[in-house]
Amino acid sequence: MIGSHPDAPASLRPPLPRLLTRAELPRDTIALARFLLGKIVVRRLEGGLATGRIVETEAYLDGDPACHAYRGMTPRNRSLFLDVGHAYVYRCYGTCWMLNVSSEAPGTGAGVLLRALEPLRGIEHMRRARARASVKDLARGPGRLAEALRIDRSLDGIDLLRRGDLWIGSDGARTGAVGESVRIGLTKGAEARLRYYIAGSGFLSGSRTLNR
DNA sequence: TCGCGGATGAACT
DNA sequence: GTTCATCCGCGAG
Repeated sequence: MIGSHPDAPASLRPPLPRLLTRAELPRDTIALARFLLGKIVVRRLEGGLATGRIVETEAYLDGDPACHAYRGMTPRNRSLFLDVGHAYVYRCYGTCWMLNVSSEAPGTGAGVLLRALEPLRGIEHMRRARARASVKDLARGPGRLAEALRIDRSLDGIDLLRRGDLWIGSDGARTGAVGESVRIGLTKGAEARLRYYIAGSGFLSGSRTLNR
């Protein structure tokens, strides 16, 4: 855990991650799901920045019955059809928001669900929304991740490759071994092994058996 | 540690 | 009216 106090002098704070460029993102959805592991989500909140390392993703492919774009474009899912690197945010089960990164070329509906973060910076800001959660549980699961970072519909469609209220960067950290499993919680397309995670991370959702 | 059920709201059929 | 990529708390083992 690398968090630091919000009032610390700037020189003592970890540097901001480098912004990713659109050119370096794979347009292939599976490749993007793997590429995003180890990258850093940066959220600008009142009070300061909150950041976390992506440790778990799921791929939702073109032509995949589990993908929201499967039946074509609708008002809800149109962000999935944007060029790679835009946010698709939707509400699930009435209570949770989900953050996805659009993948593929413009006009193709596919994306990567961000399922878990290792909190890095601004943990106290994330705790404002999730006061009862331990650091380990702050962003362990897609609904928790969105709650900790206060992500909602207002961020749907934004470009994640610009320094704004929500963006994705890299600190150059290398990702170790990547595990894969079936995706979690699905009723359609449940057999496909399209979930990816940083092996051994202590911040993963899912059961033990899925994470080995 | 696991599995269960309720809460909850919007999109879609 | 049905579906849903979740979370939380509870109770059993």
